[in-house]
Amino acid sequence: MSRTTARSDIFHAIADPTRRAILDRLQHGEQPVKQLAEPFTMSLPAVSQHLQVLCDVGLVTQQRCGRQRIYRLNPTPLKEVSDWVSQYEQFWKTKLDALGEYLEEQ
Amino acid sequence: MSRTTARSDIFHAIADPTRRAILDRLQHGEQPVKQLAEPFTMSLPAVSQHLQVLCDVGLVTQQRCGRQRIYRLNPTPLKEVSDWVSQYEQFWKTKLDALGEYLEEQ
DNA sequence: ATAATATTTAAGTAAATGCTTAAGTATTTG
DNA sequence: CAAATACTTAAGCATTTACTTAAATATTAT
Repeated sequence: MSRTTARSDIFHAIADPTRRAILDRLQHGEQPVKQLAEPFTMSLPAVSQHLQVLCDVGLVTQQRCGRQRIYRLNPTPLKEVSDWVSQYEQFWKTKLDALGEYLEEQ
Repeated sequence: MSRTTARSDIFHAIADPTRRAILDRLQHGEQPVKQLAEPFTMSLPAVSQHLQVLCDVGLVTQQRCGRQRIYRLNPTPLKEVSDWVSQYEQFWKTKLDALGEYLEEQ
């Protein structure tokens, strides 16, 4: 990406499995970086960089607390994804409905 | 991506805006490549390569028809995205509900 | 003040991505 | 059969990505 778009694209942000895992973890509550990074095998800076990306698209907010940085989930930007995908959800549901009707007719 | 995962990830497939545009176009019906590529400024091979990626994750199916290749939308793999995102949808709805209750209390 | 802790920033790197042009491969038409 | 049409495959290239280690920053504890 980013010949046109850039660091502000939600679809890009959630494309990375590590970033999705971070978001999943944050569902259980806000956490400092060290704790967040715990299950990952990669280095701390790597996690920090992923958090930056999530921050850039607003999926995560930072709050300084002593020498820690507490990260908190903000799922609202995912609405864009939800809206986009639900377009197709309808599509595949009507497809399944059509299949159902077809099967009933037999 | 793809230090671990690869060409089989739906989240990766829909991360590219051109690919999403292709899917959006296919909602209006199956189309041959030339017709599909028409609104894009990039070359035909570029579009063909994007179609390959969509094919790999099953979002699109090919059907030869004379010298044309008809591409058709198959939205079902998007269910994975829908499921993942709906997890958060609930999250942000309860957040909004909580806000609503708080406002009512005032 | 010094050391320890928590985290980011910087610099570098290998791999992947999105594109391009040129060269195939089928199929169909003249 | 030769030329045209509709594509794909191949090769190459600039950018971007996801990492790494080393150095910097900020805060707290000794």
